[in-house]
Amino acid sequence: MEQVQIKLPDRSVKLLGKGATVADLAASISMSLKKSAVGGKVNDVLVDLDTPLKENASVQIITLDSPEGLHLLRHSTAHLMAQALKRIYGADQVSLGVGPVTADGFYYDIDLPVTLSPADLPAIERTMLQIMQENLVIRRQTLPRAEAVRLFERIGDPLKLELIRDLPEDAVISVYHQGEFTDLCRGPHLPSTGFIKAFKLLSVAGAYWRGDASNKMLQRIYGTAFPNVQQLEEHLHLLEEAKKRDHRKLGKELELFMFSEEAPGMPFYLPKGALLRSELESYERRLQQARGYQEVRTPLLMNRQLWERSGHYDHYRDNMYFSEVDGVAYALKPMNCPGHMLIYGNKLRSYRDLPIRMAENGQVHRHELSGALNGMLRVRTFTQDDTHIFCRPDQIEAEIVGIIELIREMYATFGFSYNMELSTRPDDSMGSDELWEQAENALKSVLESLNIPYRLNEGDGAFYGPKIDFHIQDSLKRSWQCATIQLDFQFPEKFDLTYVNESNQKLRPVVIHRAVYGSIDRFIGMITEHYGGAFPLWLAPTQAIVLPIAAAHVAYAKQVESELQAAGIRVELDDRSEKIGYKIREAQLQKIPYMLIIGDQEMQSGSVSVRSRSAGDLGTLSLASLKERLRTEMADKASK
RNA sequence: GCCGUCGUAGCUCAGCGGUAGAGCAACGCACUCGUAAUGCGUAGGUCGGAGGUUCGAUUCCUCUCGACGGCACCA
Repeated sequence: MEQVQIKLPDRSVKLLGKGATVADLAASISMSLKKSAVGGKVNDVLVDLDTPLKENASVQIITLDSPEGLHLLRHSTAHLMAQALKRIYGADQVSLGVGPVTADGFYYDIDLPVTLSPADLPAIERTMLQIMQENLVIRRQTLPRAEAVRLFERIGDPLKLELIRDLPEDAVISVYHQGEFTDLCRGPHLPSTGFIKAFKLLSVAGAYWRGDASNKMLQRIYGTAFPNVQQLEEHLHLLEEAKKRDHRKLGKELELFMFSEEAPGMPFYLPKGALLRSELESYERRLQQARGYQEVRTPLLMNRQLWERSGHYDHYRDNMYFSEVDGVAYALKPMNCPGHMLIYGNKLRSYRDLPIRMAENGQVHRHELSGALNGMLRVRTFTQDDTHIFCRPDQIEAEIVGIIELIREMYATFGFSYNMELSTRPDDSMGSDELWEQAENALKSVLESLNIPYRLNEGDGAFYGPKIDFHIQDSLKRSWQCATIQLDFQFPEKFDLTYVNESNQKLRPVVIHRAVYGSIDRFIGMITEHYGGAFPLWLAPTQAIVLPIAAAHVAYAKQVESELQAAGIRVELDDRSEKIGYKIREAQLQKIPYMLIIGDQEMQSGSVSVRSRSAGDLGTLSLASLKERLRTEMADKASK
């Protein structure tokens, strides 16, 4: 019999009869592998376990505990759910869209006359469980296009027919069968439904067919699956933990900010949130002063003509707020740039003045769709730490390098890791091809000269220029776009900005837009979740709280409070007649970094007993050494 | 904007055709206390808003506002 050579990941080679399957290969390696194998990877392509090995190849056996195995598991669980839906609601009622695997689960988009609610999920899960126990064999079948069309016409699934119609002419069309259920699918899948051990349906949502808002809205069911119940429980626990860190919940509990029906999507800062925010602002302000930035301030409301001139009216109108006063049309600024252009144009500029680094923490208004709003992370008014650098073309690189260094320093303070993306010209943009190419090349060359790895985001730039974005990974491993560096040759043209060079010629400056926090409001939402509300000392709205044990200690406690206040520490006093355990509990829940407990001993020795929110009882410190400790910790922002 | 879910005391939630209830917080009193909840008492709500059905609506229906989960959007 003819044989094939199979190379295994450990570089050993197995000889198998031609036509032996991946399962046979697993069995030839070991009994345990035979049992745990769920699929294979042939020359790096994921395949079913019963795939025959027809020629020499390198093959890896896939088990459930690998990322590929998990992928198979979730993919098959999506099918399991689809089958359950057809059983419950009738095969002719359920039309299946797509059912892919996501980062931590799966979903299936379906068209169904009845609307599903979360209350329906347990019943679907029960039917899934049943099919799982039936341990139906999952079988792949490839078939010619015409036959596939006939099959899904018979099944009566218009969505699948549409998918088939759009497959390339030469595509191999495959379907998977399990029991009475058949689904169009590229695969691969688990050998049988019995391999599924632990799954959970999480939510239902609407989703446009093929992601296009002009298409019908389908119902999407999200779920997840794991190799075993324990891992599933862990994952569900993680979701619970993430909920506890939700900035909307923490913002309420810690009294940082609030929202009101009177201004949807527009945050109100409570005293503690305002403090946090001003700490963030002054931190950046200090760094910028050291780098030659100048702070300015521009109006929120400006004549509509300005926005027509800047191009915002053409390109950004749908997101802007308008107003009319005395028959004059005004617009609330959605960006700070035009205001800064006016300031630049306010006087004659010499080449000696450049670069001019014009900074403003400018509040902008953007009308976001109601469904897009999300706490502080997506709002309708926010403040950008916005800077426009006006420079000569030969200064571009150095300026961008300077900005990248600033961003790196600031992000290191928060312990964020990030990756960078370069976004190029979008469809709806202004300016000539030459200028765009020049701008895109300039950004590319800086990234390359600094040896920075980046992802290319074609067509995702601003309408006036390409940009480099920084995407932060927070402690929950979610990604946020914050810092941005945008190169712009358009606004200088639009606003006829010039500088005079050494030979008395008027030349165009280049504008670099940049933000580090991006939206300060969003940044606050992010760090609230990143720190779980336990802000480092320099950011903590209340840094220390004085807790007298009994009424007799209140006078001394007040003295401690005012001394710390005088030393520039944000301190509170809890002089209610409550037990010390109660006061500590409250302070702990408010995540106040230091609790200063005062009783007879402390009063006599002129000291405080220090309790840290994270490390517990730190013992007794003199007031002087406490102040020193706090000062040191505040100065070293990066520490906890 | 679209699909779905939800809006009841400051907060977290129960009630769901016969005009509202708990815990915590608040306030008062007592306790004067040593590292995550002392006890007792008091007060607090046009049940998001507007219509409608009904003898009667917090409860059912319609519209509307807002929030949440997604989709689409994200200059």
